[in-house]
Amino acid sequence: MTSTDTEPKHAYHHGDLHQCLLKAATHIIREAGVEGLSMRKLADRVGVSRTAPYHHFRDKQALLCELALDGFREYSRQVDRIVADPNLNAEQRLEQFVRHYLAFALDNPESYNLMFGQTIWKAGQPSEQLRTEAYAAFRHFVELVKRWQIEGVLPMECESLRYAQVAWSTLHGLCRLVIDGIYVEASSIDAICTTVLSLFRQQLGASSH
Amino acid sequence: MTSTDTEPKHAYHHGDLHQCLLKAATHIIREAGVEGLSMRKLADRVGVSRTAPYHHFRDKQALLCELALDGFREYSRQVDRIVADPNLNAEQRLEQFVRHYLAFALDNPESYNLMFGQTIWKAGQPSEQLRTEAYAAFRHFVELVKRWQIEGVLPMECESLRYAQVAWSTLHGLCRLVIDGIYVEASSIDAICTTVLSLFRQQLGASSH
DNA sequence: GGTTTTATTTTGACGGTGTCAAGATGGGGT
DNA sequence: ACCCCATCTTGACACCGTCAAAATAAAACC
Repeated sequence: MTSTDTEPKHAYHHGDLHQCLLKAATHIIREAGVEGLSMRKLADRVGVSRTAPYHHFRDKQALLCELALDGFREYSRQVDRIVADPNLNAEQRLEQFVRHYLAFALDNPESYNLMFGQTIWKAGQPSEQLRTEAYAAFRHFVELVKRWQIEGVLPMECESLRYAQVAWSTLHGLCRLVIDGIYVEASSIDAICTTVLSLFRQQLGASSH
Repeated sequence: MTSTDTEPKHAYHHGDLHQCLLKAATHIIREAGVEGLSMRKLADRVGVSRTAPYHHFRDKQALLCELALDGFREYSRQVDRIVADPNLNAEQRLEQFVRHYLAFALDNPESYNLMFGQTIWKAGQPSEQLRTEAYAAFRHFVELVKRWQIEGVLPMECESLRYAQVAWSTLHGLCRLVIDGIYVEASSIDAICTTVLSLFRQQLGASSH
């Protein structure tokens, strides 16, 4: 409505502070982790007063929710790229999904924390939008599982939803262990992914007499 | 040396503040979660000044480490009870382990968070003692896996360590998803455990032609 | 028993946090 | 030119973790 040219929205005093804050927050988190992000430092970084951000985000949680939302959008984009790749067969798509899930989490651990960590989900409740996006990501995974079952690369005997819950648990748990530095070193994730895939496809005990 | 009677240790002004602080901290966490625990409130609760705890714990992290240590000790006790139970065969022990792992995490989510969460492992580094205890718990699990493999309830084809890493990932991820309220509801964990066990034992695709 | 040493605790302070209430500011619509 | 209202700032409050130095009390020694 009020836009003059390429400006996406209102540009009163600053010029789309909202987006600018999100961008700065991303930078700070990339440099110092989520723990290193404070509303005051964020405001400082952008060059506004400490409480200016509160006119664009109800509170810190709301800001983090939007960052998590960005994470989910990037995640979806990456998954879509794999699913839509015509050069891959079912088995390869499954493998690529597993390896990319790990890679995504390990490449952007802070983003992954926001998307699936307690910071947002446990204490403060996630925004409706975030909840929707996150649930959509899982539903999409259930659909993928269903397709993989039909295509014969995952066992048919298990209900897709159940299987998806268990498989996601495995992937999520592995990411958490690696990111947090418990029990699993980052150097062995490639080999572990292979084992995970064998487990998923039920091909571990194939040679039993 | 200096003990007079049943007093476990020095009882200068207060009488073993160290232990008293740990106890109070446990209570606070049980009531308000780890986020609800502050050194100042803790001191208040016990009736000492704000900085008194700092003569018994280097900092807040050190206190949390000891709490996590308590958690590991309780965990080990529960696992030992299952492993030592003479009424259970190998298969039952495996099932009991899985179900008790979940139950332990869901019954004491705050303790589980301390034991395996980022609070201690990511940012602040865990105490040497905690690292040792945590690693011992995992090594014990690897031994259990090895035994289950020999006893024929887990597939032999996978190296015990690898298998243990993947299996622990599944259990840990499932706990995280349930505790944090993402994707998996607490009401369905019984059924999910069953699926997890089938997956672990590679009995999902048993009926393939 | 009196004195010194040592362990324990307190008071005060510093810099940091999230966020609320009230006032200043300045561009857009009339 | 005016007013309105979105935007931003200033000030304040209640927390937080933790350090330095002083105060206190118990233990150890002569």
